[in-house]
Amino acid sequence: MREVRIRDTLSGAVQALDPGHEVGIYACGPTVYSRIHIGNARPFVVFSLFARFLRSEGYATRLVVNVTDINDKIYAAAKAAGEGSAAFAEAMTAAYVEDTDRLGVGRPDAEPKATETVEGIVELIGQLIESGHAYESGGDVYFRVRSFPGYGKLSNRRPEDMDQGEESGSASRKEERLDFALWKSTKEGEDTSWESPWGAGRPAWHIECSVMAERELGASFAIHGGGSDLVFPHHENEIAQSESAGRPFARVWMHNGMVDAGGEKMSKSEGNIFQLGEALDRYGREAVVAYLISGHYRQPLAFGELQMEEAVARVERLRNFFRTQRGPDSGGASAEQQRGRSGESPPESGGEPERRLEAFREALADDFNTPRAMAEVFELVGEANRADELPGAVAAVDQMLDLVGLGTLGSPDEGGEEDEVAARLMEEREAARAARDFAKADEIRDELTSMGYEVRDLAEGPRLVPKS
RNA sequence: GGCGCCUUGGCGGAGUGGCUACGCAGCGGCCUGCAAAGCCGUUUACACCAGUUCGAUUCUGGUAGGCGCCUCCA
Repeated sequence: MREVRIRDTLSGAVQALDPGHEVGIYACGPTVYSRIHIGNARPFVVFSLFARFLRSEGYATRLVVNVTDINDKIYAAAKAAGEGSAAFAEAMTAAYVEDTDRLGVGRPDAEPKATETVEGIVELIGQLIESGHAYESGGDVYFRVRSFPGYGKLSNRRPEDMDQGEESGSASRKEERLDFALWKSTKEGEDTSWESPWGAGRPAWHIECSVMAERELGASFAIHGGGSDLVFPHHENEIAQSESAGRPFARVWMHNGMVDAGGEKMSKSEGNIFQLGEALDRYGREAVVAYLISGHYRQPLAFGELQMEEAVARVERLRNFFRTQRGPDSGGASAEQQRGRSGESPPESGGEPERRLEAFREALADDFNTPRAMAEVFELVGEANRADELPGAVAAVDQMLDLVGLGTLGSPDEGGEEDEVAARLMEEREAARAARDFAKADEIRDELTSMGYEVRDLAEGPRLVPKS
C-alpha cells in the first residue's frame, strides 16, 4: 500500500489519504432529465477508476454515486415528452445505467436516489429549522446562509459577493437573497409530491446529497467528488447544510474539470453535447475510456472528432502490441486460453516491466495522474516492440491497462463466424504466395478484407486481424 | 465586477530550476512480393515583457488572450 495523495479543493493543498480508515467516496452523479453526454461520463469514469486503483493498493474503498431524480428540469422534460415525471425519471435512470454500464468500468458500490431519501431529508430539514439555520416560509423552507459562518469556504467567496439568483417571484419568500431552498411546496403542474410538516412538496436541490452521503458513508467521510461546476453553489450548500446540523462532512474535495467542445464547456444548456451512447457506438468503449483518461482529471479536456480518432488509434496501437507480442497463433485461440493476466508470469523482479509498472502506479498515487501513467504504458510498449524479447512486458502492460479500465485490450481478438472459411482462405493464400502467384494472393486478401479481416504477413507467418 | 484556473512543438496532453514525457498526424527511411503492423530518423515547444538565478518553459511581478463558477449544469 503506497501513500495516495489528492489535491483538495477546500484547502488547496495536496492531502494524503488515511490508510487506516475506509476511503468513502461520494461523487455527484447526474440529474436524470435526459441521456448523459461525454462530459457527464468523465466523473463516472474518473471516480470508478480511482476507486479501483485504491482497492488494488489495499485501501478499503466504498464508492457512492447518486442519482438526482427530483428536479425542476425533470418535471419540464417529462411534460414535454408527455409522460409522468416519475416514469420519465425512471426511464432516464435506466438509460443512464445502461450507458455507463457500457463503459465497462463497473458499477459504484451504491447508487442512492433522491426519491428514496425523502424521509431523511425531511428529518435533516427539521433539525435545521429547530437549530435556527432554516426557516419555513409559505410552504417552502430556506437555509439561512448568514447563520453559517463557514459559508463560502469551499468556493472561496464572501457571502456579500454572492447572489443565489433565483427568479424574483419566489425570492420574496426568502429573508435574504442568498438564502437557498431546502424544500419547495408543490407547484401547479407538478405530478409528484411528498408529505412534510410544511405541507406537500419536494426536496430542493443540494439537500439530498447531504443526506445520502452521510447515510451511505457515515459522517466525516474521506472524499467528496464531482464536476468543478458543482463547487458553487451545490457543494458549498451541502457543507452548510451538513455542518450546520452538527454533522461533519467530507474531509477532502476532489473536482474534475470540464469536457469542452469547440473551446467551450460541453453542457446541455449550451447545446454542444455529444451523447455518451453515440460515442460508444461510434468509437468503441476502449477509445472512450482512453479518451477520458488522456488528460489529468482536474484539467479541462478538449473534445472533438480529432481527439476521438486519436483515442481510437492509441487503443489500436495497444491492441497491436498484444497481437504481435503473443505471436502469430494466438489470434484464433479462445479468449480464456490466451488471457494475459492468468497465463503470463508476473513481471520479473527488478526488470524493466516491473519498473514501468511501479512508475505507473506511482503516477496514479500522485493525484491520480492518468496521462503520466499512460506514458509509462507506451514507453514499455515501445521498449518491448524494439526488443527481441522482454519477459514480463505483456503481463505488466496488461496489469496497467486493467487498472484503468482497458484490460480488454489484452484479450485476443474474437474469432468471427467466418473463422473456418477465413482459415481456409489463408491457407490458399499461403500456397499462392509460395508459388509466387501474387495476383491470386492479393485477390484472396481482398476477399478477406471484405469479410472484415486485415491480413498481416509477419516474419513468423501470416496473421488475420479483425478490422476495427 | 468578484473568485479560481489556464496559455507547451500541426493537434491532444504531462512535467521539470540545468537531462527525449507520451500519444496522434505529416515527411523521409528500414523491413516486406505488395500492404499492414513494427522499428529508425525528422520539423531549434514551452504567449509576451521584466526580475531572481551560474542557468527559467519550470520561481516572482506585470501585460495580452482564453476558460470555468457567480442562474440549471459532471
